[in-house]
Amino acid sequence: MFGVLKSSPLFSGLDVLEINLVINNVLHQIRNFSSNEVLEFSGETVGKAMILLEGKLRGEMVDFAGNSLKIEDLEPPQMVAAAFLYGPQNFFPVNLSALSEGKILSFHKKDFTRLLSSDPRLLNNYLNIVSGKVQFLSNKITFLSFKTIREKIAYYLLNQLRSPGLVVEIGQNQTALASMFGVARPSLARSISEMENEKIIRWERNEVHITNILLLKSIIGR
Amino acid sequence: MFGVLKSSPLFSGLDVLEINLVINNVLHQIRNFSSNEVLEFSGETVGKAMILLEGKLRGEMVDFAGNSLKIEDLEPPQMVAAAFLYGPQNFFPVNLSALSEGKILSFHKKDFTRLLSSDPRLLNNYLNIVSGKVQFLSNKITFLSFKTIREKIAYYLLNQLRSPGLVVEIGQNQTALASMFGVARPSLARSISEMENEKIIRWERNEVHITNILLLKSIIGR
DNA sequence: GTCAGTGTGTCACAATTGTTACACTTTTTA
DNA sequence: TAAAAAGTGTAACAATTGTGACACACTGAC
Repeated sequence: MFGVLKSSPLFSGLDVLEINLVINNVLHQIRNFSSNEVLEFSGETVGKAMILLEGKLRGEMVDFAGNSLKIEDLEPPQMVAAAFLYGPQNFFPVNLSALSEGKILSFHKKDFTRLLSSDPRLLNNYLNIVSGKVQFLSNKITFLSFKTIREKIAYYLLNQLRSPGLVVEIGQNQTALASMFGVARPSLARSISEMENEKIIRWERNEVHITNILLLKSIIGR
Repeated sequence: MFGVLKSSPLFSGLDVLEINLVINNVLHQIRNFSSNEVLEFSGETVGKAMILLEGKLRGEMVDFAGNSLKIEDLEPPQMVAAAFLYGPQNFFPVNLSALSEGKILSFHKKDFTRLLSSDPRLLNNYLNIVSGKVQFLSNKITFLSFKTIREKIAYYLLNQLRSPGLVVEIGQNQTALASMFGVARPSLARSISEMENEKIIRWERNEVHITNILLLKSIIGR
């Protein structure tokens, strides 16, 4: 039943037996949902810790005019809105709907808190999840704080750079990179080709060779 | 000794007696620091939970060229790097230095985890702290995802708007707003005056009157 | 009341990026 | 292998924002 949880971030380090023991020790619910069902609306209070067991969910951020801004898909065995169960703004940041039928395991907040207290491994795992989100968002904001495309390229390359050598593997195409940078694709291509002309980098298919790392670093320096 | 902790987010809800009891029950250290001392370098592992008891600290984010990007000051009784004790990237995101002399209370990570397990209120408080950071950063990213100044103004005003009436109190001057938006002050002023010409808003000293909320909402809709 | 300091409105021009379009190459598919 | 699709380079032009400068209104100190 809970076999899938063995590979979940929350129950990492526990074997199936322990997971069953732990879960059956606290109140929990299993909710079935069907395809296209809307599970939660943005703004509703998050009162339960929820773990997706089966199926696919989609979170859509909506603006004031009801348009969808950002989309994030969720697959088992991830937690739903893990960082919105506690904190001063504990309500869903997105509309949550089902892309397929599936199942969710949930604990009421009180029971979940008890659960965390009861096993240091679970506590540690959950803290890792939430702290990891802070760290991810923190990196993202650092990235977004660079204004020009050149700066973003420079920061990205220097971050990807591993100690030996001056080559960065690019695992994405320019279209994906551009959307990750939040800029238009041709604008990215233009900046790249400018930096190539200035002999700072050499951009090949899947590799970028850094030919002048000092210049590259100086792009970020202010 | 630990009186200041009564008003700290972590020990909120506990009285001085309980705080003393709880702290003396686990291993802890008190570190004195002097003015201008550098306490931690960006990139070092965060191995201890640290709470500032006295004095003032400054966190400075540094880039690849060694320039300071962002500055954040810390005052008692806040936690230091609260969301960087756990998680996959548990190292300091900033250089931490002292603006004055002072004291820090710290617990080794293991002891701190035990501390959290031992009292549901502490656990709840810490989860509130870290989750609150996710929520704060999440809002910030939503905000940064709006590209034009018009969009930022619209989002800001609609967010500040409280149900009755169409007036938003602006507690800051345009210079502060502009830096919060990450744009140049004259650019902000220009966008404001454009929106005034289009009769969407009327910007007065400390108040903004929304004269056409539908148009304002449609600015965000994409 | 005068004065300095702060906050705001506005302008011309520069810099940067977005948009749209098209050509060309590389990869994938049939 | 041929055709289709995806990825990339590039161009002209539009849109948006930044920069630096200046004028003027408002506020509080003296």
